[in-house]
Amino acid sequence: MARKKEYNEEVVIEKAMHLLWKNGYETTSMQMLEKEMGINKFSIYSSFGSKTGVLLESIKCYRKKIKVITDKLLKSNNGIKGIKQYFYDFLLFSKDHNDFVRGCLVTNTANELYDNSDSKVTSQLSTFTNEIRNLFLNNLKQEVNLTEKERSEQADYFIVSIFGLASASKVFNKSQLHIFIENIFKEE
Amino acid sequence: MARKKEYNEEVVIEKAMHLLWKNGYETTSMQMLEKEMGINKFSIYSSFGSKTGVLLESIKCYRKKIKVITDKLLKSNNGIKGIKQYFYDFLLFSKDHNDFVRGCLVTNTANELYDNSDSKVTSQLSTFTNEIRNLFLNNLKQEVNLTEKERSEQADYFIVSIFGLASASKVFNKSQLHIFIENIFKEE
DNA sequence: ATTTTAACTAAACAATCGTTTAGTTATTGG
DNA sequence: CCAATAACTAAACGATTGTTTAGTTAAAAT
Repeated sequence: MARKKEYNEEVVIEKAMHLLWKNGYETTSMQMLEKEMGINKFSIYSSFGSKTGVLLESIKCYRKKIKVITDKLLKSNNGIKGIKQYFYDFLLFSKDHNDFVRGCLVTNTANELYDNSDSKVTSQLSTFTNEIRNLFLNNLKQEVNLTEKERSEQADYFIVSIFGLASASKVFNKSQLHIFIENIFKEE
Repeated sequence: MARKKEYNEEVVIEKAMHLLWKNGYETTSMQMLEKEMGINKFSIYSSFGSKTGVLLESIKCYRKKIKVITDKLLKSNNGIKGIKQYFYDFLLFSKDHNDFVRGCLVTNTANELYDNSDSKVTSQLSTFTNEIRNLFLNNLKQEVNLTEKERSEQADYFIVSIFGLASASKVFNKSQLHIFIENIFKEE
């Protein structure tokens, strides 16, 4: 018995996600979000509650989007080789249509966080990190010659490495990043 | 023929540096800097010109402070082993007196930068990064069995790794970070 | 002792931040 | 057709951002 929304929440949050990904949370203002999402502040607040709400939904959207490469990892059954491929897949995924390297929205957000941060955000971040680590662990189970402890340690090694790669991707060049990956997966 | 400054610029910039290191540039306001530095906004502006000026001087101060471990690396002549030691030294250096992990001021700042950033800051950052890479290269020259190309690639590998470690140090625990370092330096 | 000059205090600056609200428009159910 | 309700526009909110400025205080030079 009332007016219909003129926008689709999933559509506008994807636009917000792209802006936050490229631009960072702190340096993105509500004014910029308004413009990018194509809707009024009123609509943003009625749909998402707050700027943090926009971030939280954007992270959810990001996780849906990155499923393209996490699902590929999940479905792979070639152990460490699949994990290495994920590192390269991530680098491609991190670039926008103009080849601008945006890193990882989750990692970027984590890097922006200091003491004062919102707990819903931090828990979203650690959930995501844990999910990726579990994917690594899953693939490491395909390496039959490894002990449980070795698999756990390798998973930690890889999760710290991919976090580092995501951060470094915004600073170093392609060649340096590829050298990094090749050395991470250099086998003894 | 005029009044004397009641503060020492090196002293107050060190205080600013500690706050920016712990708290990040964007999330630290002039009000907070006033309080931490113990001087008025007027004094901050007359001494450092702008908030960015405070950051630039803080980075210089940071580089002086980190010389404790970079000099150790410079004086070492045990090749890759010395570089590995630098990674561990950095982790200790990154913690404050309450064991709070602050990462690296330079890396933190780099992670905060997006398109719009000040060029003086970015050039400070890349200069520092280059300096560390050169230190790595220097130690790699002590590995006589490596070719020039291999040394250069290893230097890239290590500089991306230490950048990644600095970012990751604020998110992951001690055990995970040590596993990372051990694997980075695992020899074939 | 007086003048000069710079460092100080404290208030104000315009701009922008995230958020809210008053008023209007459009849609739907009765 | 009308009443009800939610989505819209647009302006304003108070707070805080980085920066500046007027007025006072103190120290050195003549």
